[in-house]
Amino acid sequence: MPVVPAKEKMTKFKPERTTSNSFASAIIPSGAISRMAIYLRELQQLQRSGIDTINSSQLGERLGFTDSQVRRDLGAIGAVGRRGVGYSTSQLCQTIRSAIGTDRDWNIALVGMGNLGQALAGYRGFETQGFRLVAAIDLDQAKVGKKVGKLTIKSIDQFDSVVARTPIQLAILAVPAEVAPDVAERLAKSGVLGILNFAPTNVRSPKTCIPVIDVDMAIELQRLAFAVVNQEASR
Amino acid sequence: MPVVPAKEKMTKFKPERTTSNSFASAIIPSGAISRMAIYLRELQQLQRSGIDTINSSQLGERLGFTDSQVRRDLGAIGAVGRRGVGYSTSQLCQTIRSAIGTDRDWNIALVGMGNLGQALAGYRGFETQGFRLVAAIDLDQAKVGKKVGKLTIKSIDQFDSVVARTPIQLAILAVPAEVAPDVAERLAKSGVLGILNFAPTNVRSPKTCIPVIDVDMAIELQRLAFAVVNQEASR
DNA sequence: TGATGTGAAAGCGTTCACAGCG
DNA sequence: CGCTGTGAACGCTTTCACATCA
Repeated sequence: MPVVPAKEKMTKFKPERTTSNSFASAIIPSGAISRMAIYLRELQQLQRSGIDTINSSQLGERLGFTDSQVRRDLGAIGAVGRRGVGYSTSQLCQTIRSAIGTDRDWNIALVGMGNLGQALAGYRGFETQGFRLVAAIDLDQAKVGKKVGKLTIKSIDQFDSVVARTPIQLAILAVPAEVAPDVAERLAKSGVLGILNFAPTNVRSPKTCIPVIDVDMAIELQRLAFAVVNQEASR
Repeated sequence: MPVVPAKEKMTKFKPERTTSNSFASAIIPSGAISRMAIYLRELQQLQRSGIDTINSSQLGERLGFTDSQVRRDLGAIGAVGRRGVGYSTSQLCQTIRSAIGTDRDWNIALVGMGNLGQALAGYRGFETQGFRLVAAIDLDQAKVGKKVGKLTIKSIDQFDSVVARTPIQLAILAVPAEVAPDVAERLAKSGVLGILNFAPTNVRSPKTCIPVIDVDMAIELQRLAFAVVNQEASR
């Protein structure tokens, strides 16, 4: 039997984007989100260099993506370019920010002030993307009260009162793996909406049903080792 | 760009691979590699708890994967389970390690001893996966000669002589974004086979054609922000 | 009996190729 | 003319469903 293309216009949801602040409940490929952040990083560099227009192949070439993929990604968030010209870098930055939700500020608590926590506290590059470190927490009473940058380390027991004063949407979890799931649950209970988890363990559970993004250095090294053994290109 | 169909294969796989245990060469889905590392982490925890057998649904449930996916992944690296029973945790650890290449040791140079570099130097969890920090490098002459743990910080100019003494396969790049591409190129020239890049910039170039895995905290936070706004579950 | 292992189907994301438009 | 925007093809990944076997 021949396949008859009973072609029907299968309309996918279009992002419905008029200006930079409209509501876009589009289905954005999850892999595209990471790329959005990469585009944004590159566009900001371009802006600093005074370049205010770029086309899909140039942008793709700089990052190792195809022009086609760049256009798809940008199209998915409703970015519009000028045919024959390209995209406006500043406009594109705006559109991407509003698509991934970083056109507003996010308050962050840093939980766990060991080596990694302290390094993260000193990390520039959060603020420039609209992330503000507003609290530093540790489980160890010995560390409570000490200063890290402008922040005074608080106990986890003080967390609720901290949240009462300053709303905190996100938490960076940098505590030992043994206690990470418990702490994560506690944070979720206190109203934290998402966790960036540096502990090398799974902190998801029915009790902690908020989004979690994991960053595990050992896992990344393992991916690298595999890529090396297999002579893979990456990204 | 799409005019000339000079079809070139972009960033894709190199299928042919032989595990050191069996003779079965398998094509491992790239996404599966990250999961392998996650399986491994969980299996090691299970082993420590004295559990020596696990089936695909139990393992999947702990990590948020379907049983079906677990079996496919494990099948791809030639792991064998016992029908009606499950997989041997210790055997599975072995098989995964040999599949991703961490059944042998990897020597690592840590390049950039700022906040993050120093935190990484103190990070436990590399060694347990067969990664050995054997050199600490910084660009700042003021830091050269200082000790970080058991390592003495060396200048980047001494890198070649360090490699001559101790072969170094991987580098962790934790230098400022401005200098990262140059340093990456230099490392590749010195024979480093792969780079774990913490600098928030693209270090890939025709001159640096070794595998690179990027870890950008700001990007991960942006992914998290997106997940929160879209009420997504993660992983 | 209870799990594995795996064809086949379904689902997604990427790339192709070109119409459309400034 | 050059580049965007996008159906359609393609190919990879996941899920389904069940034969298979200790």
